Amino acid sequence: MFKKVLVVDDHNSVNYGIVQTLKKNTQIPQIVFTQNCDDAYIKFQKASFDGNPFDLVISDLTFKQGYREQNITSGIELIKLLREKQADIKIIIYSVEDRKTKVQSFTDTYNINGFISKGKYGLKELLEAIPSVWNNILYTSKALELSNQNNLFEIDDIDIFILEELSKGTNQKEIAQLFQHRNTKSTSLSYIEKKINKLKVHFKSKNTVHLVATCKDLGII
Amino acid sequence: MFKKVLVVDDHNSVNYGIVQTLKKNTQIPQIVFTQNCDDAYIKFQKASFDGNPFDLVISDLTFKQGYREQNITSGIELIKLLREKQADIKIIIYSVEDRKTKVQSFTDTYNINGFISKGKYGLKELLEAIPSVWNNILYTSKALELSNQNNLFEIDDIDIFILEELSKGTNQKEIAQLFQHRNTKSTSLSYIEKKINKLKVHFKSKNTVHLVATCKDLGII
DNA sequence: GAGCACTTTACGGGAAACCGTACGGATTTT
DNA sequence: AAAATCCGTACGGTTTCCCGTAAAGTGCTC
Repeated sequence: MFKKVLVVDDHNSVNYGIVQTLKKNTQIPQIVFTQNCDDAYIKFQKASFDGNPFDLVISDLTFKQGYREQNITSGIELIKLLREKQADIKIIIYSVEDRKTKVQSFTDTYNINGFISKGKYGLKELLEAIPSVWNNILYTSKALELSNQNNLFEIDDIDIFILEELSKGTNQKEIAQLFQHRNTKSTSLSYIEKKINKLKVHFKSKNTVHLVATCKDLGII
Repeated sequence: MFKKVLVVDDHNSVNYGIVQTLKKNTQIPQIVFTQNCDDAYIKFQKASFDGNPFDLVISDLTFKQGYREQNITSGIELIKLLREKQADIKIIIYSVEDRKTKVQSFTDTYNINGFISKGKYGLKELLEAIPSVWNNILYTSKALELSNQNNLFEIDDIDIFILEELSKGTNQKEIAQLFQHRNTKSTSLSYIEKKINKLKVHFKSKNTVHLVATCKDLGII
């Protein structure tokens, strides 16, 4: 079984959740985690240099820019680098991404060994993924199997902005006004409503409170 | 200045925030953090044993029960132990507690060196507290100075339950019904409304979304 | 430029949240 | 014992949210 795993996710509660799940449910003796790609790469390099390399990496795809400028800003860049340096390392992506085609393209292009969609069953699936990946069997989230092909939903900057404003207590009317002052293309209340509604459908939220709580858990805001 | 600090908080984003703030804004060379009191005590003991003890501890007061049973379940117990073992260690409490009398009693009884109320300016105040504590001057949050004596507000189990239900998307009417099925004393919709309203006043929230987001940030849920 | 698909805006009705007030019962104060 | 306070409940009015429908605007094809 795996001996040394590196967990990379900038959202700490996610990171924590993964590490605790691994500690509790697997025998992997060395679990290292970090919040940014640069540090992940440094830890990876050092481990190789010391003759005790990682044999598994679990990483998110998107990372919010933190206090310091980072050289490696996305999970994809990190994964590319790791593959170059150590071709046989196993890589599991743990991300909110759930568009079948995108995931397909990732796993094909970068030779990913597992792809898990963050969410309610993410940690449960992670535990299923580990032995599968160990046995060289590609693991992909059940959530992906279910999602239909033409689910082209993508969370854009406007969605993030709206979610952040909501979490600050701004109401829909006020958000619309914010957009008007900023000369955004679409500024109507209806538009905001629709955007929020799409997010609620996507995250299977009952209402706005639930939506914002979910997005906080997922590390989107 | 301090050479070695231990940060203890079970909520990871809080933990992360403190560590990053210290790294960025202070010269403290060794920053260690942990999510539970038992581990904190082990780390503390080991550091003493190795002849490289901590000279500052920053800790929360309340810890949620995690996967494993913990021997030390509250910050107060931890602090008592630390004081016994190493009388001169500096201790800063970083908590949501903001009742003047409670804080007074803590600082007096356990010889606390700093008390910071979590919230908007918590990290800013932490940076002010460090040099103050280093110079043996008790630091207490500005927030505490302002809060009136008769602020007897305490977050109880019912508050936590309501907040957790809200974050799961349960609406006020449904929460009232949950209470009715559970034979709780107070089960009316009005009661739920009033509870939520008190929480909103206390956390200075504009609406329920804001309240839940704030409580998630503070690690209450 | 007619037809079509998609996006944005407008509107209206019902549900939930929000907010003030009020009333009865229990407890505390005087 | 009367008065004051606190607590749970009830209720009504306003605002915001929620959701469906429809109209106007935009871009594309033929």
